Amino acid sequence: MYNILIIEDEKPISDFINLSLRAMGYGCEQVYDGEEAADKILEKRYSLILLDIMLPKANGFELMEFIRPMEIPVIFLTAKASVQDKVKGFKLGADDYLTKPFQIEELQVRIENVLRRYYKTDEILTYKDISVNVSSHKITKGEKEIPLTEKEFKLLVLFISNKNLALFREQIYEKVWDREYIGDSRTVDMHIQRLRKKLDLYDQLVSVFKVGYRLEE
Amino acid sequence: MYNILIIEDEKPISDFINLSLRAMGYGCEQVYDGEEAADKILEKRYSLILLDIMLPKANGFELMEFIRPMEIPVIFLTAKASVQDKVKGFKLGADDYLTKPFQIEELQVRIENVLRRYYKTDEILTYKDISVNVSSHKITKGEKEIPLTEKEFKLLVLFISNKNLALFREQIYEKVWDREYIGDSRTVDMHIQRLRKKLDLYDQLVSVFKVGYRLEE
DNA sequence: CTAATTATTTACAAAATTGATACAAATATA
DNA sequence: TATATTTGTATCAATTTTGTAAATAATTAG
Repeated sequence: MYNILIIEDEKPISDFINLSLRAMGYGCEQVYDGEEAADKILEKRYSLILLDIMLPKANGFELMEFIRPMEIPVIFLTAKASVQDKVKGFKLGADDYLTKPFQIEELQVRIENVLRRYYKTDEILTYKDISVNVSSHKITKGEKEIPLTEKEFKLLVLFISNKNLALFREQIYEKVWDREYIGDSRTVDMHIQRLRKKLDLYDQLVSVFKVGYRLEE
Repeated sequence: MYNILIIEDEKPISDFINLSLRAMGYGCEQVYDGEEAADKILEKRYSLILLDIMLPKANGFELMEFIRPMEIPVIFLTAKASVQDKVKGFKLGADDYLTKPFQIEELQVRIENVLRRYYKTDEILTYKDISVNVSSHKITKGEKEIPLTEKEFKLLVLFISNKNLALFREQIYEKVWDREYIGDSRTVDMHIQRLRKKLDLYDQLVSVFKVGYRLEE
């Protein structure tokens, strides 16, 4: 999970960013001036810093010099739009630059880009010779790529993340279908079938009578 | 042992939850407003938080933001049932959501689910060379895995959890079959039989004349 | 010790669950 | 819009589990 530090003195803007990023699944913290920022950065390793240029007690450029040696990616956030500023920012090691006001979607895209560039973490789950690239939704068994449908994919991820656990149909349904399970439906069973068939998991993805299914190590 | 913090300003409800959860074996503490809650959370690491949305001195959503970085699972408890609220809750990191009024049984189920998801502790019971992995529903005796049916499984769990206690047929029936015992049926006996056979418990799982059965240490 | 009661064993049929197949509805894609 | 893909349901077969009945064995109380 990524942790983002928001350094921005205008509270409404900061709060707005905070909420939006949290909604996207990022962990966020907010600070409102340069000193607080420095403290926070020393105390914890952030994945990314969003940095406003105009700040009380140390401006963004100064802070940038402070951050740079730590090799944390930084996106500048500012009302200043001059080319000189941009150049200065990039020279100091900024990874991106966003001019206020901006659409939150744009910020999201930039964050994702920066994080991908920086961390290149394709989350990959594996089970025996099956590997699941969660980010790209690609599944391979051995060398071969096996296309899975959405539900099959979610099922597989669920089971691999819960190896050896007997999962109740109810749990499965609520996780994969994301809504309440109203007893007695064969839907889960059917999809288990299909998953077994596509990945030849007949002996591994076993039924637990009266309970549900389990993926065996 | 799990510790649950109940953040709920309506004392009767809070007390009721407290009593019920204690009866289920959880450790519980109660606070009645946001500030108290924050203090408690800072002071001690809870396993799970039950959080009412409408609170004096900081509402549940605010509190949620405070809790989230600590990665403590949260179940929202509220009279508010709007979809927006639910979405908001989940986005802020709630693990589940329960709308008042609710059955205590439902709360129990949700708590168990969340705790299992979060702590993924394989609950393992043992008796001599038999081990019962409750999470995966697997039973081994020595090195060998012994498949049990659901009723047998429940029976075994019941007896291991009540070693050396003579259990009345009635009790057994009501625990395992989850419905009222209407006198004189050989059903329990039959299943005891099958369990004995599968796990070779003839000398340990003994009959108590006129009463029921007991698993001896 | 013996009759009466209670538990165990065996056998079997009923009930419930899961697997397989086929198909229609819903959804996505060209 | 037409086409393909995905998804959910219905159906039936296969399997497993479960409950009961009847016969047998064991235990208890008198």
